[in-house]
Amino acid sequence: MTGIIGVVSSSRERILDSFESALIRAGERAATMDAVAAAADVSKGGLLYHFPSKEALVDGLAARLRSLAEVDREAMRADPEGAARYYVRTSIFEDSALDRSLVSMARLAQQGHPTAKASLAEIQDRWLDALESQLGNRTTALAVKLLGDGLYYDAAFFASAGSGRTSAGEIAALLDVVDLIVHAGR
Amino acid sequence: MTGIIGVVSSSRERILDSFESALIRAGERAATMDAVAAAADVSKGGLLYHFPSKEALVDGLAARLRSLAEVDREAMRADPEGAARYYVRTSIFEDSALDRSLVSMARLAQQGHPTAKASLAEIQDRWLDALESQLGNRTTALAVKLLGDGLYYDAAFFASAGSGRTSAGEIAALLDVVDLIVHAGR
DNA sequence: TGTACTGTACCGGCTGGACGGTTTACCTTA
DNA sequence: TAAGGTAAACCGTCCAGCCGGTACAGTACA
Repeated sequence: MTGIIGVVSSSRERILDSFESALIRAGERAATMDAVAAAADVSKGGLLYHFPSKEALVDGLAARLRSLAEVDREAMRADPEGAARYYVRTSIFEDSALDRSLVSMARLAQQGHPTAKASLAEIQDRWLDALESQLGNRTTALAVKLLGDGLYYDAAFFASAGSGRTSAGEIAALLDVVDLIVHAGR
Repeated sequence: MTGIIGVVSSSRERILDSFESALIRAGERAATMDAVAAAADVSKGGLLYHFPSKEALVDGLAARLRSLAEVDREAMRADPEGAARYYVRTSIFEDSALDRSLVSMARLAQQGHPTAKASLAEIQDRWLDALESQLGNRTTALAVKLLGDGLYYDAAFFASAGSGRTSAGEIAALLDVVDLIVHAGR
């Protein structure tokens, strides 16, 4: 099956998407090879053709995450409102491609998966460096990053548990706090 | 076996401790009934005597966490440096009893465990309320809490991955930022 | 005697992975 | 242009092993 009318998404990408979905919705334990294959509308053999092992699946996700994070850092650098506001603003889980990859990887890291841990640690460091280089202050960069991280993790944890946890109004108010921190750090 | 020289800890508590350790060190998947029993130096039958199912084990952990969190909130209210500083200061993962219970529960929540999710959500809300009631400002409370949460989650994720991630000096600097936020919010 | 276990044996269900086959797309060659 | 060939992409099934949980007979101690 190479697609009916144009190859919208390759099997490989669809498998990765399904892997992410399973991880996000129900955690690592539910993201079994069978479940991923079924969700991607591919047989188990087909899945194993593209990713010969579960570790390969994680590697595939790590590669995808790395490239998405790189794009995001570039967008952060170029954002007219500044990197700090950008980071916090985009720390609300919005189900973007990056969000999904990031949360998926976090789920794996929580299970002690070494590849996932290393992948996340690397990305976190680069984000902090990017913030620091624009804000010109390590502490300010750290404070902004932690604030965004708190927001992000809370959302990732409690997605579909408590209702919408952080409202738009609260975010706007938080961005004022960010301005305050950034201003003071200059 | 009721202890060799004095019953320092009951089997029940030791089982809960082992459950936490397994969750923290290697994630939910590694925290099997067999592994927990072995680590607690109790037979599987003995474990099932105290906790008839894995769900019961989670319930036991939730109860422990609830009481530890309550004690902590009281300490936060009474802290001479104020609740905000207290919250951020104690957000560095230090392997305290509360830290261990909290991270354990977070691991379970990440796997989509409903009891764990509900337990954490409740505790988070209470912490935020406690901060708000002392700081007198929802946004300030939220900003402080998110900053602490970011710190906490980063530590919980990358414990034993990157070296010591946040230094004492950085924490001191962050506490200045906290003062800034709290002051501005008044 | 009851409480708090130990130890062993067992079971159904699920998991990652191996493996042998099959379909599909495209490329040669006459 | 029809026949033949090849390799990538995929299917479906089987298996060893692990997991949570059951069952139960025995034991140490207060």
